Amino acid sequence: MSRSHISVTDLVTEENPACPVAEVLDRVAGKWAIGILVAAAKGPVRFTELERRVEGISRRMLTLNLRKLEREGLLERTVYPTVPPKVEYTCTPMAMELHETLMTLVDWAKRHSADIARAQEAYDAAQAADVA
Amino acid sequence: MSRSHISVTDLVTEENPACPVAEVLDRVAGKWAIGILVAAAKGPVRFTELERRVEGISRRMLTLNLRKLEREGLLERTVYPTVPPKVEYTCTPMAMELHETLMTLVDWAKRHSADIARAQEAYDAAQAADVA
DNA sequence: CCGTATCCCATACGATACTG
DNA sequence: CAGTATCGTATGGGATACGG
Repeated sequence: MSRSHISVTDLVTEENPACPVAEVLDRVAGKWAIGILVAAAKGPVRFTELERRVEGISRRMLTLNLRKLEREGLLERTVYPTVPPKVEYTCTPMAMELHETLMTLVDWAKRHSADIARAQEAYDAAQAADVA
Repeated sequence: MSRSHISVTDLVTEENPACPVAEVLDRVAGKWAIGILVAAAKGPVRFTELERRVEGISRRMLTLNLRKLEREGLLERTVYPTVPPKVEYTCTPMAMELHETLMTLVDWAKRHSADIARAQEAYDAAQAADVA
């Protein structure tokens, strides 16, 4: 995430060369961001509940990603000073704007996961044939 | 990309526990994939042209990502055995289905990049205040 | 023109253990 | 409950040089 390079969107923003849109996309494009955002879209969610919903994520990675998303203004973190502590995460309106797009992405992945698996097999088979 | 964990979509596919949708999303979610796909959506593109359009990408990373996307069945690679060699990359129909969603994502990033920058500043300022 | 090969660093990530 | 700390590995990615 160094500031020294721009990646995606100079394609789209040719009038503004230093536009940081690429960085923004890089964030959403992390391994866990989409899962967390989708899991938090239905309403306030507690830390442990997120840990359950985003399957496979470690406690550490969940924390790091939550902090990052909060810093970007995509999640709001609310601490209730009770014992035991209670912390809730909520999508901001900005993040909610993204929700439909994210779901479309997930839906596309679902529809094509079999195609992709077949494509990979075919590709690998072709490679193996070239070696021989 | 180990096969041992599932991440995103158990949220969505609770009837199919071993669904590899998460992996698929992980691919699209890489640092360069979106940029490459968008750049290739307008028609057949040559290697060098991609190198120019996806600003900041190294030759190595472009090659690796092109191979990955080809293997997944998102790009088709056509070699013309001329001298000098000519290679064209084209989005498959499956990838084209994704194009609108990708553009929506890019558009969202453009609309909110300033908001995000401000959110980050505010967050950092709050952190600094907590230390003091 | 379209790559590959090598080296090396930064960071993402997981596992485990500890705490207010 | 909701984290933090520390450690170790794996992968991503840049720089450079070379090749068909």
